Amino acid sequence: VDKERKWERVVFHADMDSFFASVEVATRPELRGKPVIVGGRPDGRSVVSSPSYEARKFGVHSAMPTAEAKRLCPHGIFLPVDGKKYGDYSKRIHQLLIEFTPEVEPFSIDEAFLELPFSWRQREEIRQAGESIRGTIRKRFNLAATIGAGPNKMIAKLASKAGKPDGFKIIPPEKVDEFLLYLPVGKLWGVGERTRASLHRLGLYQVSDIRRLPMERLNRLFGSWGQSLYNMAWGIDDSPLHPWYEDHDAKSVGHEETFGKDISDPERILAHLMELSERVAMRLRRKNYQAGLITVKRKLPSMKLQTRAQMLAWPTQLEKDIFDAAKKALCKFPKPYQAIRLLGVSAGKIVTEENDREPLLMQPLLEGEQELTKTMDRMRAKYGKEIIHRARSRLTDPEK
DNA sequence: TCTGGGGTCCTAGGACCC
DNA sequence: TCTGGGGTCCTAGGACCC
Repeated sequence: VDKERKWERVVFHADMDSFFASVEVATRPELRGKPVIVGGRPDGRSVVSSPSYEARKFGVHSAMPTAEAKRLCPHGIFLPVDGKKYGDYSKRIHQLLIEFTPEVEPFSIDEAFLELPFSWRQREEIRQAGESIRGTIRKRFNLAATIGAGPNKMIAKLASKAGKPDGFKIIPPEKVDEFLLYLPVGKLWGVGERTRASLHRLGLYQVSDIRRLPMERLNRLFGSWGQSLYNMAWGIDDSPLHPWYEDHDAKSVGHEETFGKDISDPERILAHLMELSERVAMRLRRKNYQAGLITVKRKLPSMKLQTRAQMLAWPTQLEKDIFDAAKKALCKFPKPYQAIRLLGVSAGKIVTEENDREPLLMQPLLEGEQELTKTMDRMRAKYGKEIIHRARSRLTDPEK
């Protein structure tokens, strides 16, 4: 029989199972078997980041408001998000994957793609490689990972989703069609709620329905997205692996904060703006990035999101410059100091080299800020991040 | 006391230039 | 003597992902 659609590439997608919750269980064994819910406070304006599988049984899922999770699972163990801890685990897990093959693309805090050497194409080699990776992750970190294997990244990612939890699913080239045809369109990469709804309106519910449409029709309906839909429906994905050693720079760096209660006092809004500017600036300096554009985001009590941007005279990594630009951007909003539930500051147009810092607008560079910032950074390195702040940022909370 | 925080990419409309 | 056209950049908003 002709099963000769051969493996041309072997791609793995490794995806940690309820990563944040599992890390908490791994560091606190008494939590094992309990409904752990990592996210914001259950009494605050927040959502679930990562529920353990025990919590999922109650209907809790990520992105659900924590207040709702509390109703569904009143005895759940609610833990705050410990980003640093998960980041450390993530780095060590990515390191471990690199021990298997250098062709690793860290894709998110809890996911990575791997491309196996071309010679490893036998069914048994693929199976052993996957089980070996899963076993090592379990042994070294006491964490469960699911691996999906396929002839390209898209199929590997769909396979890991289908294999969850704690599984290993291989979709060989000759099984791709069988796997894709009855897949609901909403499972495809990049098809969220809105796109799924428009696909449904067109009578397209499963991948096989998309296949019935010619590429031109999809292009007309969805623009450049149509091409991706067409390719995904037919299992086509030529996107290469972007290995870790070709590390790429971020395009933007931002922070945002949702307040426990809406705020409208101008002094407090500016204080939060300064605090967010400080945090953005510190991260820029740690990576030695310079930003040329500052964007301020706010969310009104109605949940409406708005953004305003301000170009900088020169790319900068100084909080004074970032705050000044953020304040200018803020003042572009209608009623800049009306009540808001969220405020965010983001730095974009990032450059990395000193010699890219050509003037963007005509404006004098502030003397003294460089020296002041260096001194503040030295103090923070010696005594900790909280040792010194801009006075303005201390007014965020009347208590402070 | 429903609806986070960190990102990326795409698009439509307007400004601006030649 | 009604109001070109093409290209590019910027802005704001929105969809999506984990």
